Amino acid sequence: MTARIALVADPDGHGGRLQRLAGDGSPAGPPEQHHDLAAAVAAAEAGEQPRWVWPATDAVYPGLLPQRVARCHDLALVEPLLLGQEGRYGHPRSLGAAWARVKGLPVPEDRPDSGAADSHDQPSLFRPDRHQLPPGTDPLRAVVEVHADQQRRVARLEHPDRMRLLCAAESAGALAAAEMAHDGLPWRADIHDELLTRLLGPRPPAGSRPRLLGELAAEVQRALGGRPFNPDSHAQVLRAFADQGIRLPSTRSWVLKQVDHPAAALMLRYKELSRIHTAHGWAWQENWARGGRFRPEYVVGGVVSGRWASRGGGALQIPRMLRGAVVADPGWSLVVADAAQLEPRVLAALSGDAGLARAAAQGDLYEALAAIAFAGDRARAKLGLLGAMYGQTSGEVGPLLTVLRRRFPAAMAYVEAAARTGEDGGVVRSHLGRICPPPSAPDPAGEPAEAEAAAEPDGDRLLRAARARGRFTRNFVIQASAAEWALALLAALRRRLADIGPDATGGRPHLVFFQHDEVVVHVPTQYADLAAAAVGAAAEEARTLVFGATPVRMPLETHVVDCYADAK
DNA sequence: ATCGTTCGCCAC
DNA sequence: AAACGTGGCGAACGAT
Repeated sequence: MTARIALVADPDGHGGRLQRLAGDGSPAGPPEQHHDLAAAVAAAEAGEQPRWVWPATDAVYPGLLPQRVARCHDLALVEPLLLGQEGRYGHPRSLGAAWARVKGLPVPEDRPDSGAADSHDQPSLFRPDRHQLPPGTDPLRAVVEVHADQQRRVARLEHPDRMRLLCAAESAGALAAAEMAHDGLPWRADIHDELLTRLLGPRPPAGSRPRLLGELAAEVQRALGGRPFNPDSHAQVLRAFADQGIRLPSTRSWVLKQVDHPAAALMLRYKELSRIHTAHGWAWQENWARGGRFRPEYVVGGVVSGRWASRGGGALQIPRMLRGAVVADPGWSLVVADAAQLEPRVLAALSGDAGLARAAAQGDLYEALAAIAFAGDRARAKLGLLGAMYGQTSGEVGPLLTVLRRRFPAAMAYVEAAARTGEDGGVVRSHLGRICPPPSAPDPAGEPAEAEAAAEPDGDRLLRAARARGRFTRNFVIQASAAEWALALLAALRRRLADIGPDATGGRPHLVFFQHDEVVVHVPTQYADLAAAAVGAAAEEARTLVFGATPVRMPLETHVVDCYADAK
């Protein structure tokens, strides 16, 4: 078993304390004070490569980088997983909160920025304890005891091995997230600028509208009678169309697409370009992509399903139109790999449906599905299966579901059972044991707008809410289990990449992007094929680790490219 | 002025 | 005419 070492960083400076742990989590030695924590960590990494047990990766690890560690146990990420299993979803997760629960003390609420690195704008004596521990509590002792408590709680679960895997994967994800934030995604400002200039016109003074955008706005106004209005204002756009006798329910693009008037197409183009300008234009570049790297902050476990969220810069929404700016450094390449039809494959593995598994044993699941049940019509096969996973009922999906129910009864029963559990107010869990939020949790999913709800009879509102909840739980079991596979892939890949290189200049492949079912590795070109092979091996490892023996394949589409835009 | 909400688009 | 799941984000706009 991998050795474990508890670690806390000193609030200021570079020091910290370590303590070796026995297999049951009890101390296996005295606390050790180190003045150079990164050096102490480096020494252990050069040798036994322990699993570091620490309060929160996003608080500790950035201070250690560029020194990397192989594995960790992130107490603040594991705690919510266990709380969910214990019917205490959403309870505070900080070290101090976990300690308080162990000791029977009042439990402190999480701070909004808990986990994030402390600002050093005031002396440590006057800052509240960053771990939320009571005054005078030894944080190292708290780490040791909370960790031992978590180990005991894992052992009590129905599937402790699955939860151990989930905790390890979640923690490894936190390491990868911190490393990616540290390294950044290669971003060529000059190419970004060219793309923007071609689409919008030359860069305008800050705060004013680019030339082509302004011209487009003027064209829309002319097409709608010539009266000036702000195309960014929904209300004014609706009024301008109404003045031409066109009453629109909203300014959504799918609405505009069905309007037979020249102004509609212009408006659509304006909205498209305006979004590029406001969300990913020059201001974005200055804020987020300086020095040739885009440095977003990933929020591990930030989505209830276990997917990552991001904070700042919209890391998980880089428009396809701008991916040409993501270019490998000279002498380097990008390995871009994304899972093909991950979620239906996960459904096949989860449900054990023989027919769907047969389709998922193929390279193109939808093609195989179409051959089995839809007379070769791939589009309808895809539509139907996506509808089944998202809970869609409207439109042409209904008859497709009937076919799916007949041909893939186990798969359909699986998602429909999850939906029923949700509609009845229950909770569902992912394959490894992540629990979905209970209906009473703050920020409930799918609640209709207040005004709308108020105008609706209670019965209808409750029914609508129950159905929304059913769609949520139906999708949760798949999305959350898919996220587990992706996390396991990320962890395995990260470990495999560490064995490649370095080249003559010390360059090694490293992860630079992760988005739900897709990874990007930046790699010295001489190692690109090795890195690509590592991605494939990691995917296979993840499949076996998470789902065990299953005929379902989870293949990746892998491309070695210079530029992200060339990967699809 | 500042804050919170709504709309609507981006990604998967 | 969006009852298809998860999010982030920015402009407009109304409330304070």
